[in-house]
Amino acid sequence: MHGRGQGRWRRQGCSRRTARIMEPALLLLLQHGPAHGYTLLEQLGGFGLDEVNPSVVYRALRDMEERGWVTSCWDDEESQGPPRRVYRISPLGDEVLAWWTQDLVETKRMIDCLLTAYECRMRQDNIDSHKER
Amino acid sequence: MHGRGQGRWRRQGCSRRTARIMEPALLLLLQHGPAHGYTLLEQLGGFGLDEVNPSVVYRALRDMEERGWVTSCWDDEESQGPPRRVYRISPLGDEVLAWWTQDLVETKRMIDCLLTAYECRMRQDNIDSHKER
DNA sequence: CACACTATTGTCAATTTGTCAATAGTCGTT
DNA sequence: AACGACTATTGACAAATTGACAATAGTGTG
Repeated sequence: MHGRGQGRWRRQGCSRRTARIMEPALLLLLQHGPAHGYTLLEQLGGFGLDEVNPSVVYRALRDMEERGWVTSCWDDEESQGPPRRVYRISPLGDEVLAWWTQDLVETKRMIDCLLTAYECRMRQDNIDSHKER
Repeated sequence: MHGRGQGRWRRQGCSRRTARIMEPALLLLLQHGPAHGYTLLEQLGGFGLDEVNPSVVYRALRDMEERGWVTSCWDDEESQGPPRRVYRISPLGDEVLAWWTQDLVETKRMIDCLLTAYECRMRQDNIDSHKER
């Protein structure tokens, strides 16, 4: 039994959706201006990405830096807590965001395609069950 | 360097999107009527899911069967090739599809949220660069 | 100094994915 | 009847990805 799946779609739920959305969301937030990881973490909620594990966000930021989408340096100004890293979007990051936006448009198109087909099916089923009586 | 990412968004591209779309797409296709894996594989292209590896589709079908979303049995009628498995959607599968549809609506909302913010930013940038002159 | 809060990093098992090969039946050709 | 082309499905594995939790570290409060 199990070994794969078994309630996966309930427990994990939106993991893959998150992955697909979080990085463009971070880039978009950074396009608004430089920011700390912690701030970004909080702002993600605005895109419906609440309850993301901090590790996941920080890891994403570091990965994006490795890929050259963002740059970072330690913040000079001190504030309550340890030194904070400031992230900035790079020109490459701008490009990636533009590309990614297109990708999201494409994804949206696919979803619309599915939803339309589903609603169409439901309507048909209603008509059919009406005829049966 | 690398170890993670490094061109990931180019090479793999839409893997996570695929995962998020393929299973509901399969369920939807099966709601239309029983079908063979091979047929479904071809029909997925209609939802923009061309170039999905056959293994991936067959594996998804088997997983869905394990979870009870679909049932399968060998086809009686012979056709050019080895015996084929016929998949049928189960009542549970109907429910899952309904739930998943809601999930897709939610995903779409998040994407819209992002795209709106992005377009808004682009418009603003245009205005700004216009003022500069 | 103990504690709560802000911030960031490191690690690891478990899951998921893509890929490639293996199996297997049918049909047409040589 | 051996061969290759096409239809179908399955198996197995390395690599990538994820979530969860612990570790580190500075600052302010009582």
